[in-house]
Amino acid sequence: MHLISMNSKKILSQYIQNFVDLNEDEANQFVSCFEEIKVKKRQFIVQPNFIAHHVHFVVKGAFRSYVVTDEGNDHTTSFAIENWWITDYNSFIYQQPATSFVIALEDSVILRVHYEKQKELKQANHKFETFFRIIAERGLAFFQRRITNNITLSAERRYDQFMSKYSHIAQRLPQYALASFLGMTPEFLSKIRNNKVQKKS
Amino acid sequence: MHLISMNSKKILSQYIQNFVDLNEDEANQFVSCFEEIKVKKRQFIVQPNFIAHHVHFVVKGAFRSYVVTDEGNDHTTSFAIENWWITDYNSFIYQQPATSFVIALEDSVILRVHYEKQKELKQANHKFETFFRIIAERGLAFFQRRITNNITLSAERRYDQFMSKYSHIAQRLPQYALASFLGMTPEFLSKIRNNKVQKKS
DNA sequence: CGGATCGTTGATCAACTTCAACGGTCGTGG
DNA sequence: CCACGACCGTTGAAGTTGATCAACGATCCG
Repeated sequence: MHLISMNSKKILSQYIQNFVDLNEDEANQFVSCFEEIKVKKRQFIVQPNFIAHHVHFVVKGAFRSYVVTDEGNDHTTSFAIENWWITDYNSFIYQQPATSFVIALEDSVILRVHYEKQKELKQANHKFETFFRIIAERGLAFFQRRITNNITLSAERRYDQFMSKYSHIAQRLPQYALASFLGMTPEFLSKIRNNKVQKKS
Repeated sequence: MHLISMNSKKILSQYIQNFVDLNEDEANQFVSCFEEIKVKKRQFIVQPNFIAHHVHFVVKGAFRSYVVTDEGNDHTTSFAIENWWITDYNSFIYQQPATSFVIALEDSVILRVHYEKQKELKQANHKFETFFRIIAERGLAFFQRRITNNITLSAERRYDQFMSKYSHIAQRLPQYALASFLGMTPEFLSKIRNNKVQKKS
């Protein structure tokens, strides 16, 4: 079976070795539980009312996770680019229907692991369990920072903060996606940017 | 050594058994790594610029975690009551200086585990690792929901949502704490509540 | 070439904040 | 045990921030 290209295999192996120390057999076992999927721009990998059966590791490309309210407004909850994980965690962890979309912003390549496979991995080897624990903890810390920023800062300062940390990501995003991540309308984001240009000159 | 009262021991044991199946020795080993602390109302258990060395499990009482901006506004990031965990995760996980306060809202009793002790526990037994992984994952899902709510809902609907899920917590909170959790001023929260009373009659 | 999608701009409007003043309550020291 | 001050919630008026709506131009892709 060749579910995974050599390149993807290498990338995921290297990634996990940042967190736990695996021998070759272990690394192979870990990677073999993943499937490689090519995803076209605008294609969904998670949709509301369907259970998120997988966690997705981005080998190449970019994704956006968002929810749509009753009024039809969409709101970005997170992004993922190379070496990030993405899914609807609430759906995946509890295996309940998702409430959010996850959509590809570019043609992408992902490695995904099924809920049951991940469960097996966690049970099979203490190190794998450790790895997923670390990923979850880091996600937790990341979201706590995100909440803090969102509550404490004005729209303009949220934008500044994002650009100072993630301008490399911002370059790859359509502006409406960034706006909805930062919790403002595309129009207002446009005005903020315009203001900055004016101030500089 | 009697670091922990029988009551606290029983509560923590029962709690962890919800997630993993421990025999008596394991449960004892787990619990023995915790210290019981009595905390007075208004006392801090985490402070900015100090590293959060512990994760705290609330046996009895209530806590609030918040940050203070340069302008002096304070913003609540989370609460914890009985059977919840609280700390500055960003500080604890990376063992870096904290940016938030965690303060007791009532006279409370907590069980805390030191970073190094927790690390030992995780290494000692696969089940303990699993337990902490589950806690982290649930925290992650919780924060993702919280972000979604905060971005998508108006102030009044955030209040409604909170009350429908956590009115038992709201009863134990000062109103300014709830307001800053929901991302609005105490004055505005007061007006929302007043509006509702008027509508009912 | 033509339509859909995306970002921009300006005018108007709503949501929420800020500021200031007041009354109630709680805890602390005398 | 009372009195005082600090803290908390409330109310109203005025001010800001950011949303909404509508129209236009640019670009991308088929």
